Amino acid sequence: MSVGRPRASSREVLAEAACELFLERGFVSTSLSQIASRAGVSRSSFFNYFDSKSDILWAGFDERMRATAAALAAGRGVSQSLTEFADGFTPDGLSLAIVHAAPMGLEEELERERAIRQLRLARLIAPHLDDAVSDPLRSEVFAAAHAAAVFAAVWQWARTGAGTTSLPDLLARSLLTASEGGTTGALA
Amino acid sequence: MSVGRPRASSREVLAEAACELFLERGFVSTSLSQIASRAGVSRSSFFNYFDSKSDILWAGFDERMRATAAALAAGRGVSQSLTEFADGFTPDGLSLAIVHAAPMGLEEELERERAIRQLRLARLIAPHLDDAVSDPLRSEVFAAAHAAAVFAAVWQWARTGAGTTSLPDLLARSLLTASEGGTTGALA
DNA sequence: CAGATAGATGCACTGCGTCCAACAATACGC
DNA sequence: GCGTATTGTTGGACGCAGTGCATCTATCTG
Repeated sequence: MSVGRPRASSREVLAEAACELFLERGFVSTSLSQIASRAGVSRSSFFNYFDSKSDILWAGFDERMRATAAALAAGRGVSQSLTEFADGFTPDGLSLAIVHAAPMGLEEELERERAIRQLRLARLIAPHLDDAVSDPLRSEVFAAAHAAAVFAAVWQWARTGAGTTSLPDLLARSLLTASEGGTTGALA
Repeated sequence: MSVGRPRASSREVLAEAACELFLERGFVSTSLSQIASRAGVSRSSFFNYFDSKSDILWAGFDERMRATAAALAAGRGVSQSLTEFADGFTPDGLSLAIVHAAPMGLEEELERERAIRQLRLARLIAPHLDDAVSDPLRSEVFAAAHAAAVFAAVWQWARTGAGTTSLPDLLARSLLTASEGGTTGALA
């Protein structure tokens, strides 16, 4: 068995307490002390479970993204790695946050944290595109398109009810757009 | 003339003091008090010039982006508005920060703030793309590509020496990639 | 000179995130 | 059983960003 003192709580409990409070008082008006208190631990212990307040929502997502980074580094292709990203995706605190962003006062917060991760994903993708060496500018643009496709799919998937739609299908559709390009004339 | 007490300092003075300190001690280790102190004003007054620490670097950029938002809202086209964005771009604190990001300890900070603005720009662009209504997912991906093109161009422009290269040219090149698409097969 | 206006300053306050020293609960070897 | 290593918990202190406010100061205008 594991040695040492057992954990007094869990990420799930903390996250649930946090989401309740976000719905009641909004994200910004909810302090870490309140979250920890409702979950039955001290504020100090909160940081044994999450690195920051926003990590409550993104912990699961970040774990999947680390896996995707590993897949890319392992030499599996871009579309393959991104498809794997979507495959086991399960509705968690993040999808709940996306759906109830407004009543939770999460609009800004979600935007910020999404932006960071979307750019990070693009940076992960770029080196694994075909023309990465020949034209860095070009690969940067394409990588951004792919990353945006992933996030757009996740958002749509969350909003249309996490169980109804198939995330892999949505992602396949938006990835197609990303790799196919605007030959039909997307510019206004 | 303008009425009321005249300003004791200016954005330029504050920004210069801040950049000095960033080079000396790094971004995170520099406090607002230190910046204000070196510029000869109080910490409280700092907020009369900038809204936050990171705004020191982005104030000029943000102003241009507001202009771009207005151009888009006014019905000028996407490529037109983005070209205008690049046209009068002048090397300021941001380009200095991009070049000396590492010694300034700005890598993370720049990444974060860029990500936010890149996504914001994409959101501004998306509604003005041709297929915005017919296929929102598609326009979101394209908008992200265009926004990435802008930022990639600005970054490259800053790195290659702000005076040497022409930002409009760089932008034109990367925008071409964004609208042309990956018919040559960008996926690995 | 008497407002009116706009900025400067100091101060208190909240809240995040970090650090640390002391304490508590578990597993394991003996 | 008992000590010990390990792991987690807790409280407290700290620095700093950002906000709010009451007060003071410098300028312009009539």
